[in-house]
Amino acid sequence: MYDLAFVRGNLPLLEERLSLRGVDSSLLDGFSSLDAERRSAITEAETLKAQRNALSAEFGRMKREGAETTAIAAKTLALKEKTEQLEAVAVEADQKLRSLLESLPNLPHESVPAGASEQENFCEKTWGEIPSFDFPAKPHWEIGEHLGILDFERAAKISGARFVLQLGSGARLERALANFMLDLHTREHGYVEVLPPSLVNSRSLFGTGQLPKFAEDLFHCDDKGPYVAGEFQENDHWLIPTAEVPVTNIFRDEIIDLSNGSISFTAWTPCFRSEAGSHGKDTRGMIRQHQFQKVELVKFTRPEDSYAEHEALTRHAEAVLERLGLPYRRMLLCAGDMGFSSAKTYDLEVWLPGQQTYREISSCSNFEGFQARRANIRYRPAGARKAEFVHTLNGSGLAIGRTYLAILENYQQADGSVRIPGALQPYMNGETVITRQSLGRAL
RNA sequence: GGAGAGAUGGCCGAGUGGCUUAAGGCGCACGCUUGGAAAGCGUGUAUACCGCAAGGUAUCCAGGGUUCGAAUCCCUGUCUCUCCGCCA
Repeated sequence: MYDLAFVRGNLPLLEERLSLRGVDSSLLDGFSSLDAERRSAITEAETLKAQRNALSAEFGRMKREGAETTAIAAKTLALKEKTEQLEAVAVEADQKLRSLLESLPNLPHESVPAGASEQENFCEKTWGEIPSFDFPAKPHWEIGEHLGILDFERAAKISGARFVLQLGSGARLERALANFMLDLHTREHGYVEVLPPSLVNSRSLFGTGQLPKFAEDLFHCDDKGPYVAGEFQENDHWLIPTAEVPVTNIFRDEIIDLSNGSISFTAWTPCFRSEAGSHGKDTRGMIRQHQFQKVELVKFTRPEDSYAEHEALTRHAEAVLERLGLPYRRMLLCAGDMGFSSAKTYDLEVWLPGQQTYREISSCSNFEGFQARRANIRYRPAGARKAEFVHTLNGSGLAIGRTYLAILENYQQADGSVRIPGALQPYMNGETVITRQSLGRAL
């Protein structure tokens, strides 16, 4: 969300930059008249209120002196009525203005290329060697089912489409990945581990920008009744689509201390996505699930530090891929392909031999003050009286499900077994290869 | 789920209808004092919005209501605490 005064002073700039993102600039057409309407109603209403307040004080004085007060009481009542009408006008204009501002996506940073779709993303670098196999590389679902570590059919029976059941060494591999990533980020990259709630209220989802526009992508619990569009409660429940939501909202409505630099959190959580609108996309395997796990990186920074921190955070995510020996490339997203709240985003894409393509495994974004304004997260700049909005950043470090399938595909062997990357072996009780699971009578 | 108590500024805490944006204390900042420090003394210390400005408006958990006037009275909700019940 933008600052009202900023929009007022920079309308042409906004229209131009938002058009880079494919935002219809007519959205801003109503701004000026709404703004003027709101301001004049407020000014008038407040003038009347000041008069009423003065009359009330006068009333008190007269009452104490025993004077006649019916005339003055009638006067204030008349003023009250007028004031209430004006206030209603002000509130309506204010709400319209606010929902207009809330619906605008963030401005792309100068370094972000123009473009409408992922076709125009820019590849900044590639890392690692694409493995070649002397046998036909299989997709992960075939590998996993053959090994007996992935069971999509039973997951469908239990829960429906887009769920998976992981078993034996396959379940342990998921846990090993989480521990490996958390240890790397906390021990070597300076992040503080947090374990946040997996259910959040709608105020939190507003703060990070998922609500009100993207409600259909989320799972909503109706224990407090249905979601009313645009109403942000502190007592309703949604399943988190990413740890970004609870972790960024840790400091909602707070003034935090950044005098010693940024605050960095890492969190391992389940993530839940309805995947509405992606019917028929990635239906096989565990690329696109309703539930997956992710280790997330979140930073709160001073504005002047955020772009350096964005590079650092992206490197922290890349380090995971490099330690695991997974080939990847870094894409700088063009304006049209970025998320709603982001000013600049790098996607990391991992090579999947089974599908002969790169797929997104991490998304690292700088939101500048966009989320901080929605969530009201501020800090006091050194020597300044007034608190300013912080910059927030986050990135996957990494999506565990996708890392998992990348390992299956990149480390597969001719006999169907899968080698375990060295960095992961200490987390796998010394296992070095996953072979066809003997799960005894379990299945 | 049942019963009760509570929510006031960065923190503690007073305040049951006008003289309360809110006493007092702590903390913090600045100044005086001092060889220097502590103590002491003095001054200052919320946010948002409207206004060219002077200034004004709003905010004592949130939302409604009563009243000429609400931190204060009434209703609803949220959260916290205590006890009971249930429970991983």
